[in-house]
Amino acid sequence: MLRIATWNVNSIKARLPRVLDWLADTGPDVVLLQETKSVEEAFPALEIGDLGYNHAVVGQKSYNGVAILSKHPIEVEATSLPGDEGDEQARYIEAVIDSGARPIRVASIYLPNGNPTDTEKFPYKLAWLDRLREHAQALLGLEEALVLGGDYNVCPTDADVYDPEGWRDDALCRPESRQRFRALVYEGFTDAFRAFHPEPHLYSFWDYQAGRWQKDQGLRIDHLLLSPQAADRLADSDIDRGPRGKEKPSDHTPVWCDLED
DNA sequence: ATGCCGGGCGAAGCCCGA
Repeated sequence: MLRIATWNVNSIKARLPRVLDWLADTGPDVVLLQETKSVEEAFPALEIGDLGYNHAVVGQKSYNGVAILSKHPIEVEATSLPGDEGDEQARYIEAVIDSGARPIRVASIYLPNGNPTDTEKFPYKLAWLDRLREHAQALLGLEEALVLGGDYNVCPTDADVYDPEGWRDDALCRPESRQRFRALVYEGFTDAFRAFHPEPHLYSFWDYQAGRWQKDQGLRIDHLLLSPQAADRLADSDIDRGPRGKEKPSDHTPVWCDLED
């Protein structure tokens, strides 16, 4: 079995004890990290290596940042999302994991938030979603096992947010965002978590403010999208709420899926 | 209506996130 997890850690430096504990306790084979907020030189490679993980990083000072951790060798295939040479934000890394007989392609994705929606941030998000769909379409053409995982900053339906009315005009819930996410999924992906959990109001993010975690008022915005070749191997998937309840947590918690070998 | 909380940066208070 191959376990692949995605986790927006909100700073790898601030979260390092939580991340190391979680890796040691749960031991996923591949981890897709977002919002590392660290340049590559400052990435805690030694501590993570001591737990048996290789790593590949796309870093940026202060903001964004994505990484892939893997117990198996990592062959980096892309360090930015194709389609906009001028986009210098560290939001995408793609690699092939050599996990024995059947390699798997993964990407760690940190999609732009898009708020406030009356600024250039919103069209940037929508364009990024369009670029992701274009690239994903090309990747599907490879007919490989592929997992596009990360913080999509898209809450796909009203069942994925505690207060749909209150969030109606937010960039995470706006119809323009949801339409593009649907178009991406409809290219042929499986939402791994939803394949096992049809029930509403299960979340991967809870705001630090206003006691959202204590009241379980969150959003499901972290997703693992599987190509048909990966979905054929899908054995299980869930949200691991454990890290969100610990000391000094990230505001996101890990989402994982298990693929048969 | 805005801030709530929390991280980065850098050494106070602003920017940013979702």
